[in-house]
Amino acid sequence: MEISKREEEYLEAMYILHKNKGIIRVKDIARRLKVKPPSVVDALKKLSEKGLIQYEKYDRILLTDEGKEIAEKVYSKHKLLMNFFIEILGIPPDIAEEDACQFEHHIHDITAQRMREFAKYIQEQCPYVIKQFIKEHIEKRKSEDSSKIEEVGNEH
Amino acid sequence: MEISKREEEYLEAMYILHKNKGIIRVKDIARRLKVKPPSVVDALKKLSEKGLIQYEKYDRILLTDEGKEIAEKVYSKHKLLMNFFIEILGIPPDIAEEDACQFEHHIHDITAQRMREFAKYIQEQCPYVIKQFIKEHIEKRKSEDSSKIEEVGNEH
DNA sequence: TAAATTCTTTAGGCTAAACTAATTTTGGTG
DNA sequence: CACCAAAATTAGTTTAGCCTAAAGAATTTA
Repeated sequence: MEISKREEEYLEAMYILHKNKGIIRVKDIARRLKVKPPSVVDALKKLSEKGLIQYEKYDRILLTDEGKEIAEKVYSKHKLLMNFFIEILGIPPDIAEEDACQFEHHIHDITAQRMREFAKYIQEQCPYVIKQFIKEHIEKRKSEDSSKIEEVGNEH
Repeated sequence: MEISKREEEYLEAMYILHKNKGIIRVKDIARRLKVKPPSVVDALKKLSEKGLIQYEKYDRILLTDEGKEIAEKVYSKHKLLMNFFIEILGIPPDIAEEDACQFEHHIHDITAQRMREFAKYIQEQCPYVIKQFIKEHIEKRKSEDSSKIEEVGNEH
């Protein structure tokens, strides 16, 4: 069964909503993905047909095990990319977030895994060099910025 | 004027064809992007309307200055990503190529620039650590592999 | 140079993913 | 418990990007 990038995004959004507030609502998915509610409903129907979510109209929305598995895979790539961009490259969190949101759907497992290993390796082998690199490239960075890595944009 | 990711890919393909063989043909664009010729013609018309290429039917195809500028921007990101994936992370060239082809259209300029700086910095500050990381993660890598960074897939 | 082959283009159609406007359902409140 | 506002859904369009089949142009070759 084919699953598009966009469908992955819907699944990820639902996964995060479920994790954050327990309940998944059309309105909230729409806000996250910056689309209108009718577009969400279309997507829900397709995902439901594919067995990735459990959905009856006007009823609560839930990810199936299969849907959850896909969402988790995407989401773990998201977190790893955020970590790499912020802790290794020193990219501002809002930029990192946008890049991560795109890359997570395209990146090969090998590349993702290697980035994870690289971050670990380099931080163990030469933490000072990394620290220095970050320092040289970050003008102003608030102390709580790095907390953004775990956070998942509770929408404003 | 809005320019889509896909349009960027068309421009980049044409730029590379022009660079490699001087002449840009529908058939070759189609092969590069893995689409059929009619799809290419559709794209050419749109790009022409946007002033990014010079195109009259059955006539030669050329990038305009504006089109070339966009293509070069994308292509330079492609090369930088290839370098990063291969030389820093030790990703196999064929995988690196696929990831680069996706990322090049999404990555922020800041992130791209930072990756470039990071690669330079780390290779100067602790080349041995990088070498060691690569060594530990590469099983079999043919000696000519790294030449792939400059090459641009003269299609098989 | 005429025929054959290859390349390009047109015509017509399909799908994914989005939108607006209008309708239906739900859930909270007086 | 009836009403109302908010949320969800349906219906009907639009657009980008792709396709196949068929026609038209250009190039190669006998």
